[in-house]
Amino acid sequence: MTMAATAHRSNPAAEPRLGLRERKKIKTRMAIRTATYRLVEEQGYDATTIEQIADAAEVSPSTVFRYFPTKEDIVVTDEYDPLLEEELRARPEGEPLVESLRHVVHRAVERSASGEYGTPAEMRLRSRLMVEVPAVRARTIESMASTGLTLCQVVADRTGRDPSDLEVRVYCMSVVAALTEASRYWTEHGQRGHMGDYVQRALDVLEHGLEPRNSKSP
Amino acid sequence: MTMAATAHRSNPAAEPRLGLRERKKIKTRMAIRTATYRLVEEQGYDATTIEQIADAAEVSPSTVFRYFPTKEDIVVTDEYDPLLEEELRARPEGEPLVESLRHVVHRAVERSASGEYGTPAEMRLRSRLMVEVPAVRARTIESMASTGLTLCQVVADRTGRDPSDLEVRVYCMSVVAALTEASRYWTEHGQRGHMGDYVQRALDVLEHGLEPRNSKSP
DNA sequence: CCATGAAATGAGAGTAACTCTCAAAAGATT
DNA sequence: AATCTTTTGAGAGTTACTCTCATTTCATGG
Repeated sequence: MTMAATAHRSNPAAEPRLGLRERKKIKTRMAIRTATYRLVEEQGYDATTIEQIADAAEVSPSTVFRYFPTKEDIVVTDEYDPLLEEELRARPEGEPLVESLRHVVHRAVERSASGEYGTPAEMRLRSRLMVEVPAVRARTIESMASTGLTLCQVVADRTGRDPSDLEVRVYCMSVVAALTEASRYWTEHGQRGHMGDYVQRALDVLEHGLEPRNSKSP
Repeated sequence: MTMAATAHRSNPAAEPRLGLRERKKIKTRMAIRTATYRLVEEQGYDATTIEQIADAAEVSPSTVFRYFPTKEDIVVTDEYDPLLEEELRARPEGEPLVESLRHVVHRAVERSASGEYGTPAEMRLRSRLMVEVPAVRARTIESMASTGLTLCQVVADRTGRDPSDLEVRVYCMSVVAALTEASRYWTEHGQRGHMGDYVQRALDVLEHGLEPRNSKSP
């Protein structure tokens, strides 16, 4: 919302658009996240307390909770749904839905891998936590559901249906489930190979169902 | 697992198969659940504490936690995955997967509506909580994911694939997502009509995708 | 540059969901 | 009836999270 991404591209003096306050908030947010990733890497998720995180980020526990409603959110939260929506809407009118999804998701995966959203190590840890820690996993799925609702909007506009239509909802949620499963699969297999490939295969299943073809594994 | 269902059908003396201990455990479990449903109905989920539940069920808080690992589990937990698996496997060999699912899910919905798993009022409350209370919702999805894994086994056997195959996983998880969404839709619309109908429509979407047909809503 | 207002922070007290431990109670067994 | 095993209750402890209020820190208009 506050377009944090623009901040780190500017030379120090040229863009004092954001007041000191806003800049500090962004810094604090990052400090909390960074501290969390470091501590969790060292000690594990459950063993890391909010107090430790607060100490490491040099803020008070109160402040941690002001920035993130729950401990899980420190790891899970992202704010890229608007971006996804924007890119989806930018796809050509006539293009089949699945095709659009392929493109958009492909780009999202690329950006994620390129370190735009955090260091690669952090992203990997994040993925692992989303699979391994029940609380984080649960929060992730909630977050994905909200992404699904965003998707509903776009799909509804495209197909001329109502966004609250059962069919639209089911379709979008199955898309989200497919993507989630692809990511999970990738993580469960040591995060080897490109996640994008798994995503494409997942979308294949959505498109064509489960064809009883070859019976091989990864 | 302990086939609780058989207990209440037997006349008192004829089937003392289960020792007093087992019978008591079943009773305690039910007492906790019943108390929870009653209190939650009256006060809401968040306002109901474990202590209150323990009091109402006439056990200690410790005992509540022994029976249910989390508060959400009191509401969410069921043990019908094995039943689902069994019924799925009982379907004829050649039958298309989606068709089998239709039958099995249809029967499950019927049984659920007939009060076999709890009073109708309890079932309705349960559904509402699974939609409305974030924590319960999250736990529900986790539980659905484990149902998805069960489904994977069956699907894998049917299609001659590996149960950990990405395609199988994606397919099963999208099935589960579709069913979840149908249930959610039903609840969000005041639980009017038969949930079975929504489920069938959800499976239609899985089978045929989102056809840009009519643009009407419920 | 300072005074005033607004927003962010920190400190502290409080709640409730869990966890662990240990001793007492109750059912099972011989 | 005596012993062994399982279940239970009591209590203390941890931690995520909430609320309140005083203090600090930034923004702003004069």
